[in-house]
Amino acid sequence: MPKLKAKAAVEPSTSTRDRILRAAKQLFQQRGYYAVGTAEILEQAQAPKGSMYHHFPNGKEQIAIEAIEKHRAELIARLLSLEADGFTAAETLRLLAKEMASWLKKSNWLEGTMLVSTAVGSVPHLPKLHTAIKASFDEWREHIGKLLMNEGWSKTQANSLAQTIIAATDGAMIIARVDQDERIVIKVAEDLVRLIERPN
Amino acid sequence: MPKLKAKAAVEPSTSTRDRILRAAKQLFQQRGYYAVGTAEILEQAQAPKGSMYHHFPNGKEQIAIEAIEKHRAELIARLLSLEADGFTAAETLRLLAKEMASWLKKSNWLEGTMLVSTAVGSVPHLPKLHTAIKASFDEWREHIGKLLMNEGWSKTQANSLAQTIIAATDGAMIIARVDQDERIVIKVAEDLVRLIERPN
Amino acid sequence: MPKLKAKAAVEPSTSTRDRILRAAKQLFQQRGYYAVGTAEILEQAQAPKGSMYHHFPNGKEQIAIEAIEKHRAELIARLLSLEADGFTAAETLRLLAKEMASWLKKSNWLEGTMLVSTAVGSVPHLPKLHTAIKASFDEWREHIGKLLMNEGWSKTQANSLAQTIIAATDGAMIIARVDQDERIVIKVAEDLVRLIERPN
Amino acid sequence: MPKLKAKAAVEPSTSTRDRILRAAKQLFQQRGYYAVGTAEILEQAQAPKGSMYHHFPNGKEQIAIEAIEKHRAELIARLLSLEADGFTAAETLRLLAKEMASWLKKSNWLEGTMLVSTAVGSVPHLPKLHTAIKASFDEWREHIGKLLMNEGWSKTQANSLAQTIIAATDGAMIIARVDQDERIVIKVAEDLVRLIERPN
DNA sequence: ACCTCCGGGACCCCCCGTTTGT
DNA sequence: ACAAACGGGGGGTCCCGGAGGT
Repeated sequence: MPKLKAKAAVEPSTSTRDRILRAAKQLFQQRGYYAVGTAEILEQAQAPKGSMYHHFPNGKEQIAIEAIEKHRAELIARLLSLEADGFTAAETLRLLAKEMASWLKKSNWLEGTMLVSTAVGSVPHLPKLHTAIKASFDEWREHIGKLLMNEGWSKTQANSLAQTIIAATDGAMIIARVDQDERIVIKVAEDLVRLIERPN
Repeated sequence: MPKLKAKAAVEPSTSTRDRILRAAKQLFQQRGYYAVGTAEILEQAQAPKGSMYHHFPNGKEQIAIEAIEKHRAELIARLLSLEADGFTAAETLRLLAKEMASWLKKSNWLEGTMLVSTAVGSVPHLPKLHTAIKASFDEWREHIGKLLMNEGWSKTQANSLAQTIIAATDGAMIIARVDQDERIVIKVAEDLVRLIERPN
Repeated sequence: MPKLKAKAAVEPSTSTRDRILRAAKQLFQQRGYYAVGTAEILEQAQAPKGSMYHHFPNGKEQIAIEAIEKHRAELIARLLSLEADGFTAAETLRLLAKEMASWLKKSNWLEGTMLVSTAVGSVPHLPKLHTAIKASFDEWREHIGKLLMNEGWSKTQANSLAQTIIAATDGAMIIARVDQDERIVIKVAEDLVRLIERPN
Repeated sequence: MPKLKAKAAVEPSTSTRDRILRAAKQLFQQRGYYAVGTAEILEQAQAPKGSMYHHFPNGKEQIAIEAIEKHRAELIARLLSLEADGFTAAETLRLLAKEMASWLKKSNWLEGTMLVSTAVGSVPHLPKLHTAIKASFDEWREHIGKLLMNEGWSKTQANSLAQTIIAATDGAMIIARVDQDERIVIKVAEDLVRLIERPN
């Protein structure tokens, strides 16, 4: 199996714990839970082997769980920031799609989506990791749903649309990566915008 | 790591080669490429260890590629059969969503979607497997696109909508599995049906 | 490997150093030197990880050595107390065998004998620990030998008999534990009593 | 921890499986179950790691179990051979003691007794290994008991004496190793011979 | 053509006993 | 008195091949 070794380790100017988490987040996002080994995480984090179980006594699964939590926090922070700036749901969707598309391309199609990558292969076999993934999806959906309710959709409609948006976005990211065509993400987002243009 | 061993091996009344492929398809679909080992495939296939490299000289990756090809053939056959029965795109979408939802639940949330499961972790690191996955996604999209063109959508619109449908459906399958709620697949399909109700 | 975790930690009302020693003594006695880790000792002692090297700069081996010294002191104190009470060699042997047998059973066959447990695997590779074990065996033998000399045996005979008594007792403890039958210890003691019934 | 690496690997003129077993028997006998690693066994056996789990799918514990079984078979064969040659119990005891003593010394006090070494630390935590050890002790005792019954002892007496002989012999081996004095084994055997001189 | 036996190492995640800094 | 960090194995499993039989 070719390794596509990441030459550039994460920047060392942070705590060991944080470097491990950042390296893990990137690698899990790129290749999923099982395709990434702890040795690779530690190498990328420039962290010695033994200090991993100091910071993460429950091992690889705990690292994945905390990496997901970190991802969730960053995602929500981004959404809140856009909300504070007054972006509508459609504008938010368009902007995020554009960002994700360009980031996907820039990474040379190495990057994936954290939740999907970790969910495949670990759900439902690793219950604690499963729970963390579910919690992230849930909070994401709730936030998008709230946005839609603010724009006049009923709670039921908003939730369903939020679900669809998230599902389609994640799916689009997967396919864009497979096709190595970032425009897919943007086109899917356009179709989704049509779905939420006006409350019916 | 808990093993969730599949008790029922695939039925032995077929050729060794076929049993291996069937076992591989099921396991890869459930847990992805890296989380499944060759030993497990062979055990489930009731196949002797050494005979794997007789049938699949290129090893695990070749098995995955042929399993994907098998999956693609089955999917297209199903779509063609529905088309022959005169189903519209919306009807096809509704029916498949219902089937997938019930099948997801019946498997106790063990099953996933073949292409997504194998894509995560193997794209783009395993080029031949990547190519097979891409080909499957492409043919799927082409078929749905054709269906939509037949109902009056322009080629551009049809392709974009087909892409969105596939993306959203795959995403919905992932989230439904994570949430262990099969209705998600159906609700997403309903939203998608609204998108393709009438050519604009 | 099953862990057989000891639920009841040693009582915390003593100094950290002492708690570590008591926990170590129990664990080494149960499972030997190599099967017990420092982490387990510290957990059982409710002692923080880092403070171990404060009290025992030479690490695990030093802990074992001091635990053996503690064991030796307790054994000799017990023998002296019985001697002060006027017990004959035979009576001492019978009493100790009965005590050890019942204690073995009460521990659910977890307990072993300190010297044997630590000797296996550490002799002769760890010279300092080896020396401590040897000193304990020697003092034990000397005490029993003195008892026999007081009852009329020659020095040579007394030493040989003491050696045999200790050997047979330790061996009996091992086998009783393997067979989970505490009567073995008592039956062996009875045979030994026949050996020392009267000086010939 | 000093390693006392055995330079001379076991002779390579046998099957891999057998070489692993022979190396394991020697190492477990010398240092016990937990102090010996699989890597060390394989190095001594000149066997690659992967072939170990071909022959011993249950790993280290299975190797230990089979090594014990091998030891048991050799011991019984030796006893049967002596019996066939018409040795009495006392003669057998004396001869074996002398052999064990000289072998202990010749090994530079590295060798121990297989059953005791493996029992410490593994009993009762590893039930399958425990069972194998128990079976070996049992068969040994039965054989010695039968010998004594043939010489006129009652079944009860013979069993108890056999138990004592085995216990004292094993104990003597431990102490002789600790004291690095092979005469202990012989002196203990002499005391035991006094016990079985004539049926009472 | 099809399969079995037996490796062959690299690598898996985990935990070891220890040292450093505070 | 102790938290943090440290590397080096711990046992076990990975995917893959070669030799030989039928």
